Amino acid sequence: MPELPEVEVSRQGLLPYLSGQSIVGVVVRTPSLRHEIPAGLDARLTGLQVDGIRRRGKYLLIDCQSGGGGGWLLIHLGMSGSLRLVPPATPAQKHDHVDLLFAATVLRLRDPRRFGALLWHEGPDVDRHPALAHLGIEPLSDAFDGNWLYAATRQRHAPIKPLLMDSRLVVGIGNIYAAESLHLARVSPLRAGNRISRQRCGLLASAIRSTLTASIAAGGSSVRDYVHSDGGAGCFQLACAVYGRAGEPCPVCAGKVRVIRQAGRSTFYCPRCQR
DNA sequence: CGTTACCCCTGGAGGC
DNA sequence: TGCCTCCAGGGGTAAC
Repeated sequence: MPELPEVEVSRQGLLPYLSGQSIVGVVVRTPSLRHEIPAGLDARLTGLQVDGIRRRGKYLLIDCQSGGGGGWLLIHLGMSGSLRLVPPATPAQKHDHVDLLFAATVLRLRDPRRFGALLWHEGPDVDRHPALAHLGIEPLSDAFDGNWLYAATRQRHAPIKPLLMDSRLVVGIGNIYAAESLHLARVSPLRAGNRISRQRCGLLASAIRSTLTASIAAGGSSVRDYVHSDGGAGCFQLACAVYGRAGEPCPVCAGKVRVIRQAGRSTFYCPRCQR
């Protein structure tokens, strides 16, 4: 479920509750997520303080420098992960795999499909962690614009849609926002990367930026003590133009929205106005 | 090297 | 009601 906006909304929602708080314990009920959760987390994290929370792509990075022997907790929500803040001693339900215990609250990771991950990086330089080292540009950074996208796609023959979802190129754009951004920019998901003009790369880059930004704004307003990544934010609040709307009329041109398969994923688009 | 296929896992929807 | 198939917001790896 979570793409960049959902992770960013989670970050913003958690920050005021966890910043400056000390970890008093860790409970791992299910170590077998995408990557095995490292053993001995409880001993390693207890006593550390949360100094801040960053985001890199779809990874949430919890800064636990203070307290000696510090590092970073990396959380990825996969397809079905979500984070909640619950009162201490709240009984765990099915698929509640990890609790990070604080004095006044519990950060609880739930992930039915277990495609998510919880990793620990010793030391300050989290960007050198193997999971982050090869990630591409942040789509909300100043450096991400039409010129960047144009240069980055010149040698790429693959269709633009799977390229947008390639985190080694650009991070955070998942299946929903790839489809919605391409529709907003009126670029066909089938068009080869190197066959998009500089001007249309500009349109696409700003479409990506505005789609993500609008989704963050829509999700951010609803976050309090419940941080949800399971459809609360993003498309389900803003209503998608094409995603999940096969057969329905395109809101721009009234053409019929089509669904095709690209690199194993569903792609929704309007063949009439997306070229 | 770039690109695609397959796989990890559970649950919900829909057909029979 | 149950059983079956297909599908799902991600990404790591293997193979072409």
